[in-house]
Amino acid sequence: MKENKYRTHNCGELRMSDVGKEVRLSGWVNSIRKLGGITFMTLRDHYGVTQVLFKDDAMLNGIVKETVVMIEGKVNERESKNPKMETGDIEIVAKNLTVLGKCKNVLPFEISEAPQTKEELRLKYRFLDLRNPELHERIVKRAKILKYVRDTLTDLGFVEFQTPILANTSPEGARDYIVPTILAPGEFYALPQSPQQFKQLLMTSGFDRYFQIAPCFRNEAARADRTPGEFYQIDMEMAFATQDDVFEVCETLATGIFKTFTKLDICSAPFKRIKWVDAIKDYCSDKPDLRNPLLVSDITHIFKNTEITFFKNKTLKAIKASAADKSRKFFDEINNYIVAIEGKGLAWIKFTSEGLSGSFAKGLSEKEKEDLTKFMGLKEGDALFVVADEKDKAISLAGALRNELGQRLGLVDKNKVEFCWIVDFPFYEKNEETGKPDFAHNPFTMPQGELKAFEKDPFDIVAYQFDLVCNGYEMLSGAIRNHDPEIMVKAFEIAGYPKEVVESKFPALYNAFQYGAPPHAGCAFGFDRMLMPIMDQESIREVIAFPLNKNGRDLLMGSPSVPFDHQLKELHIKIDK
RNA sequence: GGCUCGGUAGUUCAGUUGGUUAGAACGCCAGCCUGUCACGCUGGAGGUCGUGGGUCCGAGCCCCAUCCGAGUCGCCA
Repeated sequence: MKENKYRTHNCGELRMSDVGKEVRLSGWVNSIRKLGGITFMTLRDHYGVTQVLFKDDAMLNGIVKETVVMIEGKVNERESKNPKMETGDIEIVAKNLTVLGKCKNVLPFEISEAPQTKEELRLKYRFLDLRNPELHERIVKRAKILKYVRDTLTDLGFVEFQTPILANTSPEGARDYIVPTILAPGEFYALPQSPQQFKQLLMTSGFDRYFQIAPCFRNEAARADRTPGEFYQIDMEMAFATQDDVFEVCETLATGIFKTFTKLDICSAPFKRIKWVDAIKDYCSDKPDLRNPLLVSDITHIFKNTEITFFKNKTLKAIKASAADKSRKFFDEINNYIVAIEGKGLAWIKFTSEGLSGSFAKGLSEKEKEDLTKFMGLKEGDALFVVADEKDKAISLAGALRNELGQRLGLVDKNKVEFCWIVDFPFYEKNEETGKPDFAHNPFTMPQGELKAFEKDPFDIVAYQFDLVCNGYEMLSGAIRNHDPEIMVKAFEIAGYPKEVVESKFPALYNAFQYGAPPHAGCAFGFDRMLMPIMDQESIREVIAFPLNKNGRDLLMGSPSVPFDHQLKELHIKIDK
C-alpha cells in the first residue's frame, strides 16, 4: 500500500513481521470494548479488520461505532491472540486518534446484523448495508467475475463493444422505458431491452466476434430472480458460426466461471442437450433442474375409460418416487401445495408390502391397476403422485410438483451444478385468443430448414433457438439468427404481418441484410442471475450494489420522482394522471 | 392488476379468548471492570402497535378502507 497522510497500511495487512513499526491506519470503528483500565477497538476498512489497544481511553471520548478515524501508533504482538482474525496476532497501541468522519450515535441497524435486517431498511441505507463484509465481498466478487468474463472472451477473439443506451423502441415483447428529449419534443428514445439489433448490425459490418457487458432495460415487474427495470447481460454474437460454435464458447465461459469462483461440483462440458419437446415431456418444464432425478410420465392413456371422476377427460401427469414410507401427512402437504398453486389437488398411491393404497387406490379397475403398475414399473416402496387437469395446466402443475418433491424428498444436491441446453424451441406458438401463430420467441431467429420450413404446419416449425439452464434457472438464451430478408418476410407473413411491417419495425436490420449479411449466431447470459448460484443467494438484490425494490423504486435515491415543472415544459409534456 | 404473508422500542421479534402499567434479546446511555475479540456485571432511557375509520364498557388483537414491503401468478428472454 502506498503511504499517504491517512495511512501507511490498510486494516487487513499487518502481521507479526510488522511488530515494532510505527503505523497509521484509517477506517471505520467496528467495535469498542472497554475493560476498565484498557480499551480495545477494532478498525475496519475495505481490506480487513485490525485491533487497536487504548491504554488511556480519554482519546475515545465521543467516539461511537462507525465513526471514521485515523489511528497512529505502534504495532504490538498481542498478549492474547485471535486465530479467527487474519490480523489476530498483532494490535496497534494507539498514540493518537483523529476523527475523519463523524457518525450519528444510533445507527438504523447494526452493520454486523445487516443481513438479518428488513430489506426495505437495508435498501434505504444501502451505503451502510454495503459496509457489511458479506455483501461487500459479493460486490467485489462481482467485479472479479466481470474481469474474468472480459479476459476469457477477449482471449477467445471477442471484441468488446458499447452500443447506445438512448436507443429506439423495439417490438421485442417487454414494454419499453421511453425517454423524452428537448431536441425533439413529442418524440422519445427507448432504453434498449437488449442490444439485439445493434449486435446483428455489427455482424453485417464485418466484426467477427462481438461481446458486451450490456445494460438492458425492461419496463416489467420484478421477481426474486429478476430485477425490475435494469439488469446486465453478457451479450455475445459470432459471425459464420453454428449452434455448436456458440455452445462451445458458452460452455468454456460457464464452467470457467463456476470452477474459478465456486467450490461447487460442476457437470462437465459438453452439457446435456435436451430438445424442447422432450423437456416438456420428461420434466414438464423448459428449465428443468437436473439435480433432481425425478421424471414425469404421461398416464392419460391408461385412464381413457376410467370411473375415477377426478381423472375423467383430463391430462394425467405422474411422478414416481421412493416415498411409500411417507406418512399421510406428507401426502396431504403435497396436496395442499398443489391446491396452493391453483391445482385441483393431488391423487396419490403407494405400494407397500400390504399392496396398493392411497387416494385413488380403491377406484382403480383391475385393468388400470395392472396397466399402471406395468407402465410405471411400480414396485414395493414406490409412491405415485398424479395431477389431473387441462393439458397446459397439468404440465405446469407437474413441473412444479417435480420441484417440490425434489426438495421435500431431499433429492437435490446443493453442491452440484447441472447445466443443460434446451434446444429446438418451437418457432411459433398458438395465440390463445385467435388460434393463429405468434412468434414464440424473438422474430430474429432462423427456422430450422430455412425457407423450406414454411412448407410445414407452422406449429411444427422448430427454431434454432436455445436456452442454457443451470439448476432450474434459465441462465442464457440464444439463437442462430435469420439473416435472410426473404425468410424474414415469410416468417412475418405467417404471423400475420405484411412485408411493410418488417420494413417499418426493423428498418435498419432489414435494410442492412439487403447488403450482404453473414450467417451469424449468438446469445446472452443473464449476468446478475448467473451470480445467484455462484454466490449462493436466493435474491438477485444480494448481488447488486444498488438494486431497485420490487416496485422499481430506489429507496435510497428516491427514484422515480416527479420532474420539475420547467423540465416538463421544455419537453412539452403534460402529466395526465 | 390478482392471491399469500408481513408492518409492535434504534434493530430482530414475542404478545394467549379482546381486559389493569405492551415484553424479550441485541443496540443506545450511565457506572464498575487491565487481555477482550458476540467481553462481562449492575442500573437506566427508549413505544402514535404503518395510517384512517368502525364495533365494543374496553382494541396491538375483531371488521372496513388505505399505504408500505416481500413472495407468487399475470407480465417478462
